[in-house]
Amino acid sequence: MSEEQSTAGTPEPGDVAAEAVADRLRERISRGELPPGLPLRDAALAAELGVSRNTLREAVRLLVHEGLAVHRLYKGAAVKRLDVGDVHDIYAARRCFELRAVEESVYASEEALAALEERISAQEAAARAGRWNEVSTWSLDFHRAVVRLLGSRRLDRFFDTIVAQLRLAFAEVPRQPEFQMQWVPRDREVCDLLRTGRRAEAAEALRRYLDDSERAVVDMVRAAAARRET
Amino acid sequence: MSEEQSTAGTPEPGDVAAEAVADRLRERISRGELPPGLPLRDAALAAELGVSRNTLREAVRLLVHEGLAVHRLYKGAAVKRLDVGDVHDIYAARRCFELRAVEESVYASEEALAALEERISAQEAAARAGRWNEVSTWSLDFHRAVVRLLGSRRLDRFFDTIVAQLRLAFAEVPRQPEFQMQWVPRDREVCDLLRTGRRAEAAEALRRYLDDSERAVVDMVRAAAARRET
DNA sequence: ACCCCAGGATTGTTCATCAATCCAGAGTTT
DNA sequence: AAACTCTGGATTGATGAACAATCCTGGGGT
Repeated sequence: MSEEQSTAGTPEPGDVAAEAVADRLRERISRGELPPGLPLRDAALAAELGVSRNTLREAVRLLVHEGLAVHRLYKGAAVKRLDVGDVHDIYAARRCFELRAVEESVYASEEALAALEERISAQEAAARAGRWNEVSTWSLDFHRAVVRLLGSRRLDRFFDTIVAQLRLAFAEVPRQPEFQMQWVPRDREVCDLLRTGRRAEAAEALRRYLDDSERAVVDMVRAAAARRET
Repeated sequence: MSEEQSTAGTPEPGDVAAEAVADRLRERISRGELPPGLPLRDAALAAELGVSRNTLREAVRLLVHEGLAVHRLYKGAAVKRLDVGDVHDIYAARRCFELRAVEESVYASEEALAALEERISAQEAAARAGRWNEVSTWSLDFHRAVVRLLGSRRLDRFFDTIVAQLRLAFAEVPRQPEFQMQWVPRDREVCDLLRTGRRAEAAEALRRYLDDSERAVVDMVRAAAARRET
């Protein structure tokens, strides 16, 4: 009855309500609009999104399945809060995907490589313009394009869930432009090595990138936990 | 009306109905009890499993999310039927996981390697005893143990969904003991090379295994499609 | 300060209902 | 007889209301 669901007016032909709702919630979580730890009260959310409680609960269950929310019996769901173990786990998965993709990039098509360059250019442009959240989005998009070199839809979709979970770490700390800044040339380096066919060097650069990035994200998670203590 | 739901009496403390139902359906699909292509009519299934239509629909949506079922608007869900493209996709993912796991096995713990041997022994024992479906189960379990070397829960869970999808191919063709037979020594070879630390050779053996296995599964899918034509 | 517990709030699940869509089969046309 | 159309039942997609189980907060008693 609320007039809110006008936004829901994306008919998404062939799509069903629960998945459309899941998409919208996923989007909000990724933006940090629904921060980690926030309880997802179904009555309230259902009203807000203009769907029934049943439909909303289906959507939330999908998010739990994807690792974006956690669920405890009779306590409901809440946006997932990453711990250090999760970060290690996530980066183990990233190494598996991305390093393999780089090593196997011999079979990569010309368009696939062009897609890499495109994302790096966009990232650099956003950095020059000072649009920092766009920077991290393009960076993650670059890494998705890397994984796409492997040529498996299933891997791509799984990597999407990994990326979404990674964003949970960013959602807990205040935005720091100079922090985003440092990764731009690192992505560029990997991209150039890849495009010139120097696979071993690209893999090595990417490995260093992932190691450093993992440390940074662990620090973010620790900082968020410390902040929560106080 | 049926007294069937007595089987549902696994309270699974802390678990919720939808996920318990999803587990049971997943199990049935993997056994081939619900063969590929079978429509999942919610009213009927809900009655059979002793849950409400709503709960069943949530469970089915999870299966769709996992790739075990497909969904078309106003036509409901049906058990997924693999095509050749799916098989290639699945094996691309397997190569990514398993080959990387073998290459990184330097960091593997002693127990993890012991787990490999355990599964191969069980597989061989089952083969000698002529329990053929057990053979394929132990084989897949061996490959799961390989992936576990990477040390990422998330990867393990994703690989589980890949394995479940792979079983869809087996569910469509009649059981052929001599077919299962041929893979036993191949798994053994990979296991021994791994345990003696010859990683490069293990990777090569595994690569050949995956290539041959992929061809075999593609043939199975093609045969199933041909059989359906007639 | 500590314990107890009552009752409201939230969750988990079911049920009944309704519109939209599909589908098989009866009837019609050629 | 083959092709076409239409209709009534079945199924799906989604909703809202119900109810038991559990949680949680805050008041009362010690």
